Amino acid sequence: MVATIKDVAEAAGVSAATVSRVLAKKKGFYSESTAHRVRKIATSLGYEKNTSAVELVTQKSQVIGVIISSTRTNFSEKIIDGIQDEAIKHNLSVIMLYAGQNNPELQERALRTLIERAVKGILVVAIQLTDENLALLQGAQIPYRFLSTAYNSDRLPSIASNDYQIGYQATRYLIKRGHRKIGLVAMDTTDYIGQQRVAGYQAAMSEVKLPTNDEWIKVGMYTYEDGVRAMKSFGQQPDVTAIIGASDLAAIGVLNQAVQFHIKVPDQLAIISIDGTYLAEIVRPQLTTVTQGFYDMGTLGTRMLLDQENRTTSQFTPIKIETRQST
Amino acid sequence: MVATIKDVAEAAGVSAATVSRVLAKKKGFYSESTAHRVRKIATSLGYEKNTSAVELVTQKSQVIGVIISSTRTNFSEKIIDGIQDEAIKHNLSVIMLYAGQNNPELQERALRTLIERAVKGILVVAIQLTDENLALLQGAQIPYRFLSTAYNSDRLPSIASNDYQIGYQATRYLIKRGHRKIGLVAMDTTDYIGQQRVAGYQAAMSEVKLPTNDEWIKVGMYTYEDGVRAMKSFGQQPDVTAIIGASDLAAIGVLNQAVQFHIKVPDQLAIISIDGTYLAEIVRPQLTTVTQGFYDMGTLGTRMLLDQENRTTSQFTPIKIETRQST
DNA sequence: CTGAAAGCGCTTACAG
DNA sequence: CTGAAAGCGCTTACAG
Repeated sequence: MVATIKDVAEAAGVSAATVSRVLAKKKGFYSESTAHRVRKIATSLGYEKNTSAVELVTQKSQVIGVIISSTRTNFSEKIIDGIQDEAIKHNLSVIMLYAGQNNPELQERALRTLIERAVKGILVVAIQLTDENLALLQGAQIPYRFLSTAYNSDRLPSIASNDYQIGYQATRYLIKRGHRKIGLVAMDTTDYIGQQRVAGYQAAMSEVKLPTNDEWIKVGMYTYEDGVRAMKSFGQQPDVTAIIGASDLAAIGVLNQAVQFHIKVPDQLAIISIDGTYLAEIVRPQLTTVTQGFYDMGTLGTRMLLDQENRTTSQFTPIKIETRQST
Repeated sequence: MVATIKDVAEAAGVSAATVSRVLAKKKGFYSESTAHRVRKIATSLGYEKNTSAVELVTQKSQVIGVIISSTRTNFSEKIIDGIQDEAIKHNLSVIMLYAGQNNPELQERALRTLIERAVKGILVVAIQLTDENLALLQGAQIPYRFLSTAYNSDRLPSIASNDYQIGYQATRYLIKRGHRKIGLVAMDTTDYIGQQRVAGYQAAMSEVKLPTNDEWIKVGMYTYEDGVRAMKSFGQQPDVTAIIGASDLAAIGVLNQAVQFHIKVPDQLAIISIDGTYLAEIVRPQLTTVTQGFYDMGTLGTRMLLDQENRTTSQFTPIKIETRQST
């Protein structure tokens, strides 16, 4: 049997209340000599607090829950780093649950696990919840926030990049470098993120009166394979002279297939990718990227979760373009 | 206020005991009509079970804890996928905690969080615990297992690759292809894994009477930068004709620096890397790898955690060499 | 500075 | 098929 507060109390010749106070470091409730004795005995008995009991009686927990997907792209890492660093500052534990990709059962399971534990807050990272699961989350009396998943609604608090700007800036960048026929690859246009990026792209093109062509937009799910497939579909003599990849991995897929076609990057084809993870730096040529502030999404999201005030306001983290060798 | 079992009981005109039984699906304790009514009311009240209370009274939890490090390499993903898939089969939740790299405080914090929650089992992924923290883990009455971290002790249950064999097989592979001067890069020889791989390397060399040279072994921490640094130190005219990278990232560092030096891979320099993650396939040339069974470590580790029997026996997951373009 | 007592929300023998 | 009651391990007003 594991030692309880009662065992410690008995061994120390004090009440359970006193043990509880000493171990919780409530000040002014006991003499230092009592405290010392209690601590020593607790250690020797191998006492470990029972968090279930504490949470039950205090009606709150020092835990924030993070729901992530098994990464089809690789940026979640940075977001998680940010969450972890910020959580530690506030003395919170982080528990992470996987929810797969578009898997309503897994989403619900992860949500319920967190709700049943009455965590302090829930961060949903790069996942689009189904309507039922969204309702479940909203119905729980728990603060929540979406990271890197902008819904088309101002009522859902999120921290993400401005995807319209991502599409716009990437396109502007290429236009300024002389490109007039620009492809857009592996974006999922069924979700808000993809739609916004396409809108930004089109705005940048039409702003300077450049025509666009549906053939230049190859949809996908942000994956490496989508990038390869898109480039194959552009063919050995692509109509476009520059391509925007929806993720670093997608852009690498484009790059590799282009090389396969003996197309020179960046001379014959420029590539810019969206995300700016370390992958962009380890491939050759290194990829020019629209870099997102993933780490900041993590820290900011965590901070706002704890902030009773502006709980509903959404926020964008800044993006920046990093020029490397692919443009 | 969140609805409790009592609220549901009252609204349904039954006792809390009955509500509890219905919601926990205990069979044979109630009529279907009662059950139906209870369920409907529970839903309409937005009742959610309080896991703290359940765990407190049942003295057990349906959760396994996973301690991981902020990845300096990228293989943990696959291990986690395996853990998740297996856990779901057993209807368990997984909570993951980050413990940084060689950070005793974070290790302890993660361990305590899990121990205080009395989780069903603890998996420690690719982390070398300090002696104190190891004692803490062993002192708790909780099954545990190390994944991808072999300690030099048969008393610690682990699931990992046979690192001696990794070193040996990688070296044999290169020797068979005619290489006689073989480098070993970015291995951390202060830990057991690195030591075993070096031992395997040396065994393979001396088995065929090949001399070795301390200059051929460049230690490191498995990182991309270690790979770059090692290759720089080999120089533009490396003494070796083949290099074994301690991780995919390290090997990519070697590769990129070699290309920088205008060294042709694989013609002038062969590279084989250890891990075999997707990174090996997205760089050009693609890397030949000693591929580890990370996913299986996850599933097997989870299964063994739950298995009351052979809890102390350690196990190796198979490795295989995948030939690609870098050799 | 210290303790007795109530109570957090649930489960489960026990008695019917 | 159903309920009253005890109890899981802790915290915290309340009383001294």
